Amino acid sequence: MTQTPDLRAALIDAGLAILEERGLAALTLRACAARAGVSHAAPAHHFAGLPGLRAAIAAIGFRRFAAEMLAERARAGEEPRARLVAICRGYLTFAERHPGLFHLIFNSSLPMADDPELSEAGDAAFEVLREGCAPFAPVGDTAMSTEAFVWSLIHGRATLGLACRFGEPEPHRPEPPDLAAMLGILTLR
Amino acid sequence: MTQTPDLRAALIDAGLAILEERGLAALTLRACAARAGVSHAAPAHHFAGLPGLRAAIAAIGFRRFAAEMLAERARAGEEPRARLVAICRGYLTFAERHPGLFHLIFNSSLPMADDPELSEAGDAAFEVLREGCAPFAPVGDTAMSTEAFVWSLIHGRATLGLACRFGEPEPHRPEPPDLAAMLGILTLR
DNA sequence: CGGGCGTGCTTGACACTGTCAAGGCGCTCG
DNA sequence: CGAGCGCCTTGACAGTGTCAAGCACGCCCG
Repeated sequence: MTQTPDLRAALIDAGLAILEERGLAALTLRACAARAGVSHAAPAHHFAGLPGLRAAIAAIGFRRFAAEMLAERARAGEEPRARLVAICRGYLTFAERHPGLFHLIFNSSLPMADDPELSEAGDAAFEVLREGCAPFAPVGDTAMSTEAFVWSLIHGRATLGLACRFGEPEPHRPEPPDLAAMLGILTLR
Repeated sequence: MTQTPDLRAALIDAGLAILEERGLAALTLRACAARAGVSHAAPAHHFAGLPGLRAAIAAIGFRRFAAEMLAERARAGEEPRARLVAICRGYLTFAERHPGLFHLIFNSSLPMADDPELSEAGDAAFEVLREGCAPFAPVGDTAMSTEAFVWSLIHGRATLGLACRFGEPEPHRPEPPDLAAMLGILTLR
């Protein structure tokens, strides 16, 4: 390649590739620069240091995350429970298939407040889950919000699934069908 | 201090202090060494590099984590639901009060398999939760285990609480009482 | 048409990290 | 008394993020 038309986008692409191939720890300013074929300090001119690069990549990650949930939902028909189950399946699928991105997004202490683009992407992803929960009544006796309940449940499942500490030694498919059981306790409004 | 009686323990203490004061990113071989008053390479002789030091500290963390849950349980009387709610309160309290340790334990890709001491400490902590779940029936229609459900729920709540992304702007106490609501759906066997 | 000048990237340096090799000190045991 | 070994130090190296300085190209304006 003779010239880089948009180095910023190229650096983000390089970062996404590194994240998929070698995980969050390998996501480095210099590694992105090398993969994009530029000098080691080039990324600093497009992002505010490493935190900025991570924030930019995380914003893309949130968009892909939301897209995964929406794609599952689109195949689920119109029934509210089937839609919510599909959304949660998308949540878990994304975490399993893109562990690097998932880690970056959720437990790498992103500067959400400082980056409007990032926080908007995060809100958009959350909105998918929220919308899926809307048809259901609050859970339990008090007025705990349904989305807080479902989000905690599914996020815990995804996180612990990545940490690989779920009872059994694993048949490599840690049984996603428990989704229906998990959400079976919800009742429509 | 004239001499270090047990440098290994001193290094772990230094690491715990750094973790509390400055978080997981500041937990460094050299920082621990400096805090313990020894040369920068001393930790490498007591632990297998940085992963080894983190594993040793994480093992202590798991023990404290279990102790926190047990302490709450001890104040809860004998009723099974009150005991489980107390255990979960201990889980959340630990995550809130020791975010550095919690991060180290759960999302820093610990080498669980390589370290018997570490994995035993982790199992012991899990056992507290498991025992608290034993009196309850599986949730939902299928045979999803109660502890997987409760663990996912409470771990997701703790993790998302740390990531500070729960709806409201926060009155600094993100309302732990929803615990009773969360667990209200469980039924005794 | 030409000169200033600013954006975008490079180069080079610095402090910091983990890791390793070599060495020294002191204790214990033969 | 001397040899050996455990524990720690010293020094070096590659890698990291970050910053200052500088180069080079293209644009604008006279």
